[in-house]
Amino acid sequence: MLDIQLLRSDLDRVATRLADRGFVLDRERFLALEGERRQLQGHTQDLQARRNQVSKQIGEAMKQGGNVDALKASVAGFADELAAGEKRLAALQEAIEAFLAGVPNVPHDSVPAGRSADDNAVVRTVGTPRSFDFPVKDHVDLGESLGLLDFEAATKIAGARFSLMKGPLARMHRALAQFMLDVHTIEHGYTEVYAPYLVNADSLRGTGQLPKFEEDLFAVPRGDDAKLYLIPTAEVPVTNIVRGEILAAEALPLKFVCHSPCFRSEAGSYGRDTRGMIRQHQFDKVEIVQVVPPESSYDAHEALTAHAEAILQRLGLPYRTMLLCTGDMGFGSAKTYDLEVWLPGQQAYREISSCSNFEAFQARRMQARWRKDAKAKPEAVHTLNGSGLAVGRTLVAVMENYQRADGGIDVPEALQPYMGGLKVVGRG
RNA sequence: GGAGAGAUGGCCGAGUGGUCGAAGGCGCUCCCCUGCUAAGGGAGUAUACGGGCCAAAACCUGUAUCGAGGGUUCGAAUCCCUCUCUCUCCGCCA
Repeated sequence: MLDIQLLRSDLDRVATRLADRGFVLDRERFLALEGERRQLQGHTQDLQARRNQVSKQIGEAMKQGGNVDALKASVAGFADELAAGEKRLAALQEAIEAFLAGVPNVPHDSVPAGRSADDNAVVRTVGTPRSFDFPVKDHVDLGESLGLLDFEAATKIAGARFSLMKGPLARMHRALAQFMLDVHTIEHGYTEVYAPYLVNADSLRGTGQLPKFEEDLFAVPRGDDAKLYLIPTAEVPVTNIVRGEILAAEALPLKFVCHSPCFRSEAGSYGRDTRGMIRQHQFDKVEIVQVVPPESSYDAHEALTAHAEAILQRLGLPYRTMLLCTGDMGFGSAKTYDLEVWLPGQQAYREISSCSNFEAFQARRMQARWRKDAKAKPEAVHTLNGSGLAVGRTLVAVMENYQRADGGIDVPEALQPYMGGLKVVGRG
């Protein structure tokens, strides 16, 4: 959610910058809502003040034992008008809230304008794609011919867009998550978190998935307002740790890492990536989250991105870092780097991590604040998160990049200690 | 699942219809005194939004907020209803 003060003071500039990301800000509607709210609020508060004053007089008069009928009658004179005003004002404020909730974040000045992924900028390319002296397979052929990946079973059990791994491949999946957690906790200073996989609507509103993207979520029906949602990313439960909190300066920065399954209905992408485990309804991800003072959020963003890149480097996977253009960023992000890993099976770089600085966009929704010192007024913190990394896609990348002529898969050195010293994944 | 008790400011905790945004204590900030492994005195100490003043800050002022929502009333922290959460005991359970 944007700061409403920003819209009041700088509406045209905000509208221009939002237009860069393909969002049309309805300025007339905002001004109309705000204008009416302003007028109505003044009037309603005047009436409330009058009522409060008369009520006080009634209290005093009753203490003296006087007659208060005339005073009561004077309130009755505008009681209806007051009630109507309060009702209309509440409706207006709700409308303004809803309007704000539907406005995406303003891109940072360093973000290039653009319409689609084609306009993203390559920041750096790390590692060189390996050249193979045999025909490369993609991860589906590799996994199925090894008997370790079984999409038919997954489809029978759950449906399309699920996968089932077995034996050393399932173990490598687990090893990857353990490896990532260890690197982030031991070397990068993150605190490991275990969090709920089902969350309430307030948490999803806090991080920005609701109200606009409900169709992408899986929901568990319960009583009307008690509905829970399967998390689309650990970003949701972890970032919401600070929802409604006022943090002391000494408490910042907060750095959390959380391994969790993620559940996405991917409602808007039916035809895409239907082969393999690139785009699934359920996948594991190790998520890193930071909560920092506003002045240091862009430094933190660079550091967090480097932390995610470190995993790819340690695994020896070629990748490139992309700065997303205005048109390709997520709803709440002010700046996003995507990490794209090289997949020999597709002869393409594919997204494996997305590292975003939300500035105060999530924090305002969540009422997550901090005080610079004991006397300072609370202000919104900045929140950031990134995948460090998507475990399923990392597995795909390892399989394809480390495949052998005999159809087996070499285990990257960094992973071997997590697999009991196993060096090659062969037939299970 | 059954029975009971609760939810008040950064924390503890009073308050059962009127002058209560809320006693008292702790903590914190500033000042004074004192002078030294310390203590004493005083003042201040919620958030959001509006207006005074669309250049800010400070200040003044109004409104709202005592778990959430609704109701009764001239007036609700206080009464009524619904919900959520917490705690205790019993049961069940990985």
